[in-house]
Order: sequence, then structure tokens, then C-alpha cells
Amino acid sequence: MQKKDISKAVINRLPRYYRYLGDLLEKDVVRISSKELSEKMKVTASQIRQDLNNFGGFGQQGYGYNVEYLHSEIGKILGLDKNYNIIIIGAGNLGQALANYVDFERRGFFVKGLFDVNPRLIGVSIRGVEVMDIDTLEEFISTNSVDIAALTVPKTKAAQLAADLAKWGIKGIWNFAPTDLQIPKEVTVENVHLAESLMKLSYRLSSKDNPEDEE
Amino acid sequence: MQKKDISKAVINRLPRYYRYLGDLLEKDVVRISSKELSEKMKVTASQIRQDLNNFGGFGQQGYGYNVEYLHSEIGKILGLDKNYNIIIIGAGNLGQALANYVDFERRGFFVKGLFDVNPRLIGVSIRGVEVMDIDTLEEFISTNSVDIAALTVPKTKAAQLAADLAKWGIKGIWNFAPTDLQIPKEVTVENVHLAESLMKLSYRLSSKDNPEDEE
DNA sequence: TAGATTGTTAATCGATTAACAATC
DNA sequence: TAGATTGTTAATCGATTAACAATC
Repeated sequence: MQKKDISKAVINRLPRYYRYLGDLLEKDVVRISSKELSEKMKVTASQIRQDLNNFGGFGQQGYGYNVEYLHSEIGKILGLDKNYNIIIIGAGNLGQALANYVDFERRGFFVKGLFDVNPRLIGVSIRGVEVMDIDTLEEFISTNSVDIAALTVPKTKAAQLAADLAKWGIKGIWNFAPTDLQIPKEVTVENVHLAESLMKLSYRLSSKDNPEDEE
Repeated sequence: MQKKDISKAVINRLPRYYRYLGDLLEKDVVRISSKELSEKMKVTASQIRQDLNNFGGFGQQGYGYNVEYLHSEIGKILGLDKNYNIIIIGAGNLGQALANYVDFERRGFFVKGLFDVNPRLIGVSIRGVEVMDIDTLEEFISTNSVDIAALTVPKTKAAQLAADLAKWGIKGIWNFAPTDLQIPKEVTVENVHLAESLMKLSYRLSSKDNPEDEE
């Protein structure tokens, strides 16, 4: 769709724009200028305009941006106009938390299957989806259309599973295991490394303790 | 400790260095050069050396870096040589997942309390910690030393809770609610926005569908 | 000593911000 | 029309990479 070479920094900001515009939409705000939005979001107006103009001119001189239109356009850029079938591999607390997160469905992400090795979990139903034996995973993938696999399994299991998923044709992996998956580049991996996030927090907490760091 | 003005990009990379060095340590690797490490991590050796030299010279010419020493030094930079008391506010699946994640404890993060509004959850014990009524939160904080509050509550509750936590003296918030908390700058907020992570994945999946994007 | 590899400076590259003409 | 605000180019700033002298 877009030309090419959108920088990673820009893509990282898009979901945040989308969220702010969604909030404005809920408050029935009709239009917003880059300046107003920049004040809310604590970024520069210049950055907002530059970011958006990577994808096209969504605004109008002298007016600003129509909130509903811009929200919908960014949604399209993010691929939220499509539906995605998700399976969750690892039905522990984290997997269940993802399965229960209703908002994902609102964005077009549908949980179609949950898998685990634990016999205690197999057969349990979460929001209408039954946890299946992980041994049935290959067959499930071959007979269902699965776009994304969320990996919420221990680190020790992640690498092999990711390799299998790639082999079985999964195109997107949402990886929660604390490891970098080495898989073919046609598979897109998005990592959520909770431990690293917590370490960043502790870094900032402990460097703040230091009085001379203030500015 | 360090001079000042470490860029955010550098800090974001530190936990990943720490993880790779921990893996090497487990494999009993004694020394590693920036070149070898750069190949494993798929970054440039230059970047590794630049990053580390923000904090001091940890290596030795002609030898490289001692894995154990560098691991421990990065741990100190990240504040992992200290212990942190954590409370988790919101004892749903996500809160429970965090409480159950044993690895955090290994890094010095100890879950001291779980809080919820749901009477069904109050009294339940998770890894030896009982879920308490959120009404007792203020008192708990005033009588216990709490460093970090993990916020795993719905978006609608997050803003007020964060304001209260700030008022009650909490210095670090690990925020899982899909919103940007507006709180005094002496409180450090680290966000985990799962919905935004998933949107980045769908962006990459849907832009990959486009053949002309290949290079 | 010779070889290897760091620490660090300089060069390049990319991302952010500023400025302003275009235009609604 | 006059005022406002975009889209876009140019200037600045910061981060990454390259290069190499220092040194183990």
C-alpha cells in the first residue's frame, strides 16, 4: 500500500496515535489540529505531521484533521480493517489473560484455539474456546486458517515450537517467551519481553535515586 | 552512578545484553569479544562497545569481555543488585500471571501484595500471597515498604489509582492499562501496552502481504 | 613480541524539529 | 478575504557505524 521504508520509529508511534484518536472519537471530538494533538500526546506537532505524511495527506489546511477519518485511516494502515485468527499456545495465566482480553476481538483479533501440555487444563473452556492438547496443534493449523500464534510457553519450549509453527505455515508470532526466536524471515515475530520491561523500570528507579541526575 | 544523559535507545538495549550474557554464563562461556557477541545478537560490534562505554570500560584489549563480570556489571547498572517489593493491583489473569512468574523473584522483585475489588478473588492465595481488598491498599502501603506497583486493572480504573499511588508515595508504576498515566514526574512509569504490540504485528503482517515491499 | 580487541574519536546516517509556502 | 493549519523542504540534532591508536 504505502511506498516503502517506513521507519520503525514511525510504526511504533502509530498505535499510540490510534489510541488517542479513538479516545477523542469517544468524546465526540470532530476535528483536531496537529498542534492540539501534540499537546495532548506530548510530542511535537511537526512530528505528527511528518509521521502522517509518510502515508498520505489526511488533513486539510486551515482546518486540521477529521478525527473519525484519521482514526479509520490509521486503522487501515495498521491492518485493523482485517480480521485475524489467533491461537494461543500455553494456556497458563498469561495465555488465559490474553484469551480473556475482550478488546482484542473489537480490533479484529479472534481467538480460535488454546493449546497446552497440561492435562489439567486440556478441556477447560475459556470464553467459549476449549483448551486443546498441544499434540493436536499441527492438525489444527492444517485444517483451520490461523494468522497469528501467541507463544506463552516457557523459554525452554519456545524455540522448538516457533520452528514448528514456521514449518506449518504460521505467518505471525506474538512471542512472550524471554528469548529471541530464530526463524525464517517470512515469519513476523513481535516480542513482548516482560522481564526486560521490568528491568528498564528498575534502571530508572535506581538511577533516579541519584540526586545529581536531576536537571 | 553514571555521569548523565544516557540515551533511551541505550537503556532499551541493556536488558537484552543482560539476557544474552546470562545465557552465555549458563553455557559456561568465560569470555566474549564484541565481535562474537554482535554476531549472536545481530547488532554491530561498534554499537556494543559504544553502549558499554557509556558506563565504563568493562573489557580488556586483546581479550574481550569477561562474561561473568560484564553480566554482573550490567546487572548493577540496571539496578538488579537491589531488591524491590512489588504489589500487584488487579488480581485477574494478568495480575496472577505476573505473581506466578518465578523469574522475577530471581532478579530481586518480590511480590508482597495482591489487590482486587472482586470479592471472589479476595482471600485467594497465589504463591503464598493473599489477594487483599483494594480498600486496604492505602493502609498496606503506609505500613509496608513498597517500591513498585504493577497496575493490571481496567483502563477506567487506572488513572485514579495511579494518582492515589503517587499520593501515597509509590515511586514506580508498571502500567498494563492501555492509557498514558498523567502523574508527577517523581513517579517513574513503565508501560506495557499489549494492544499496541499486537497492532504492530498486524501492521507488519499486512504490509508484508504487499509483494512490492520486498527488497 | 605479534596479534587481537578494546576504548574512543571522527564520519555517516537517520530522525526530529523548525520554518514557511501552499491552500483550505 | 484573512486566518489557520497543513504538507513539505531545509536545518538541526542525535544515534549509529567506521576507523584506528592504545594497549593487553
